Amino acid sequence: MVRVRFAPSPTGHLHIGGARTALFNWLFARHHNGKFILRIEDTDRSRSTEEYIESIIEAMKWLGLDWDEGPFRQTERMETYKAYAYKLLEEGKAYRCYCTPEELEERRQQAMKEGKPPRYDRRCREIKETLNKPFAIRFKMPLEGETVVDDLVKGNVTFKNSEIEDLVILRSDGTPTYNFCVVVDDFEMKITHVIRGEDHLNNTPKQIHIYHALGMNPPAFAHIPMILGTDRARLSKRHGATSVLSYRDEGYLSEALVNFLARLGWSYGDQEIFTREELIKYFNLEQVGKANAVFNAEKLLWLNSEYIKLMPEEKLFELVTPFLIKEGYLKESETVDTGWACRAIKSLKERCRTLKELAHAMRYYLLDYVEIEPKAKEKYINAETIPILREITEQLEALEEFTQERIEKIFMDMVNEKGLKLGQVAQPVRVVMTGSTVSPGIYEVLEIVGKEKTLKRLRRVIGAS
RNA sequence: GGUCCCAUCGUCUAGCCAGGUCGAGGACGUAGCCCUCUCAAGGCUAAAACACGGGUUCGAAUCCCGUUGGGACCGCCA
Repeated sequence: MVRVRFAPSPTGHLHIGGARTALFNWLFARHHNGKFILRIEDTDRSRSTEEYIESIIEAMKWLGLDWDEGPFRQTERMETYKAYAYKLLEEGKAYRCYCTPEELEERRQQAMKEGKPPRYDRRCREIKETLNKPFAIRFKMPLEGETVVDDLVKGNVTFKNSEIEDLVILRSDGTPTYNFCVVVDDFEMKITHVIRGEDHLNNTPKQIHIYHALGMNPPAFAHIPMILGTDRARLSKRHGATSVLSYRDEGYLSEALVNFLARLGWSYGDQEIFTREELIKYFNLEQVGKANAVFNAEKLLWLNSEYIKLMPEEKLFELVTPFLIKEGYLKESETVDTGWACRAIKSLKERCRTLKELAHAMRYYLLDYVEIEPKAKEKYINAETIPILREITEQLEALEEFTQERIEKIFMDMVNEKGLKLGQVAQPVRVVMTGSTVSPGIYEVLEIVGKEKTLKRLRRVIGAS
């Protein structure tokens, strides 16, 4: 039985990199009919917050990454780690270190200055007696030999044991450190595959030794490449929006984000668009690449637009409503006819890349009047076009059946009678109706806006001139 | 600085493990054309890459070595 976990630390919102790690784990679990466990690594009490835990959970839910066990919290398991740490101490596999953090920091700076590796010098390792001073517990790494990490993505990676430092496993305040907790937790939670970012690859030999010292078998490891920003540095806040929830708030669909994230570092031939079922069916570690990937925001936007095109109008209406309210195009108490809203959305969906864009475009269907862009106004609403607009207004006023077909006939008749080009009529009307020179087909727009609002807007323009 | 990882179009990538079918395929983006009431969508076309140098081999994007370049880690953070 495959058991994997996603173990974020609640020191920030769930970001793009973390989300992809979570997704790969989730996909791997679902593909193998295994279990996906959520574990909150909150041993850093000073930086972890409840707010971030909630935010991470919200993001996971939004992405549809459901977990089978947890969320477990390391802070609830402090006594367990402590017991294991003291077990190692008693067995002579770890030792008390009386160096203070200040001293260590000083030595580290000194070493850096001298160009030496800034590693702990193991000075407390040989102290036999127990001193009456505050201490941290350090793990005794083997001094010689090699450790091989058999990584499912990277292959065999070999480390010299002499390069691995005696890491602190229990702080002087009695709290355990990350590298120790993961080992204990992954063992106790019976994790079979640890799939995590490549930034943890260098930690792996340390963890392997801890497993062995504790008499445990290490799980399989898979280190997936990093996600980089456009400047090729690891993706961070500097690169703009990196939190998953900010993509939700910007009008991205979770399906699109999931699809995008899946293709960052993993591929299935030439296929770009996958349903969630396909992702589960095809996902494997063999097809995960080794090279880091740059986050390509343009491609995400394209994928999002593809998903918007594929999504039924009813569903889009449901998703776009909060944006409509937020933008003030719709009052919270206001109800709109769903059939009508769907027609409106259908006319716009292939022109919008995000829900936010869709909401914005819908303003000219919902509002009574729209603001007209100055440039468009100057070009299309002037002495030349006013007579045309007046004429079309009269024609439309007389129209009983306010449908696309009838509206089109009015436009065409007028164009034919006056020897005009369609654009000479359509563009001014478009500008009056939508405030811009860009919109869906003008007959469709008029029908959806409806006779009443159409005439209102036209009259205001021709009257004002 | 040390250790570790990585290297195909600007970007995501297929191909690499089992060398020949690769004069390197797809996608995003870019440019042009078609369609057209505008903008999209759609269709067609184009420019665009095997980092470099050595081997091995009849033959290398694919295997080996080196160089260069990029990334990560080196905490009583996770």
